[in-house]
Amino acid sequence: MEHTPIACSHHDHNHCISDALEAARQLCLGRGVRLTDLRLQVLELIWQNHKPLGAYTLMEMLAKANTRRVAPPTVYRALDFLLEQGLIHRINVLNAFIGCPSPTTKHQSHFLICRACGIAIELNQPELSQQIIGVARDAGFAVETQSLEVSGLCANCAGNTEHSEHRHE
Amino acid sequence: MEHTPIACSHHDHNHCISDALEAARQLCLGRGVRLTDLRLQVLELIWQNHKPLGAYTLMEMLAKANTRRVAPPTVYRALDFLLEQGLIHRINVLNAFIGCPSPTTKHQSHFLICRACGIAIELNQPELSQQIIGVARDAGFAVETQSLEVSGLCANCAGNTEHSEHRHE
DNA sequence: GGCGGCTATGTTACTCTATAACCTATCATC
DNA sequence: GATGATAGGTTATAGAGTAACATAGCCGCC
Repeated sequence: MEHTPIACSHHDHNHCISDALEAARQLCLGRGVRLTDLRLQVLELIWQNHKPLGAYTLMEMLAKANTRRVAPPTVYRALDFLLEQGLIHRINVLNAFIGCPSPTTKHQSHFLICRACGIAIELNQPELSQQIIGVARDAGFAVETQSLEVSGLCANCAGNTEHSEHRHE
Repeated sequence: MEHTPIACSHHDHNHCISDALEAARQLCLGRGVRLTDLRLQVLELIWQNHKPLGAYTLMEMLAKANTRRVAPPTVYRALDFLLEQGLIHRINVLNAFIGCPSPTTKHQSHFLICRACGIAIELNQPELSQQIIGVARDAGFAVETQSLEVSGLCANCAGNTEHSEHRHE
């Protein structure tokens, strides 16, 4: 267990999940939107995994967790809600979703994605956002959303380069 | 016409297509890889459009162009080849493909994508690439590929803001 | 309290995107 | 012209996402 990815290392995961869920509850309360059972459960599953999760994987997990068996539209609606509220991000390159650790502050979607262990590390780099906006403005382009998805090897997996490389030739 | 997006402004489109195709031929020749009829035709269709093009749209265009009717795997294999050679880029947020104007120089995939007219403008900002690599390194992350997809309004469409906004509200 | 409207979820069916697996044709070289 | 390698054809299916319509729960209000 010593090769746990950064974002997952040295933290009480249960605590981090319950924090995220509590923050979500407060945020929805404050905004007057309804964090229903289903939406909360989807958010919880996403946080439990701590890795980008596809909509269909999520469906299976829901089916296992309860006896509740949900169809695609149900999951996608929950995901849409969570996206709108900024509680999760979508990773386009993976067609997957991951929890946002700071849903209250408006920010862009910038991720480091490890091809070996699958973890997605969210960056918090306002200067980078600004630089991108600046580059766009030079081209006369008005930015609305940014999606930066950097693929490679995380610190842990890069540490085991030989093995990783062999596993993923 | 002064608000024409960079990538499309003031250029002889036929010339720009034939240039791209000729460059592709040379590049493949130099690398000893085969730019077959099919691959060339796919690349040509992509360049003719000058906007990100989905694989299935491409299939229809192929069916119309010739009597040749191809199945999905055929198109995807051609696209995979073109991607490997750096002749096209994939726009994840659109599930679509677009020609690369500078396939010979290794570079990352950075795009401005207009939600109104659908154009995708490729950025050429090595400093931005470097900054991203730096940020990643600070997190112990070894970058392999970058995908930056910025959505918003291009100069042209932003110029018609009132109309665009109404159309897309 | 029951009516009416609103929001959330359930259900069915379908579209779009992508790949697996296997088979055939073409090319390249000896 | 046999042989191996690469490219393309074919069938079927997996994976991702949405349209359209039905139902259920919630809220306010007269």
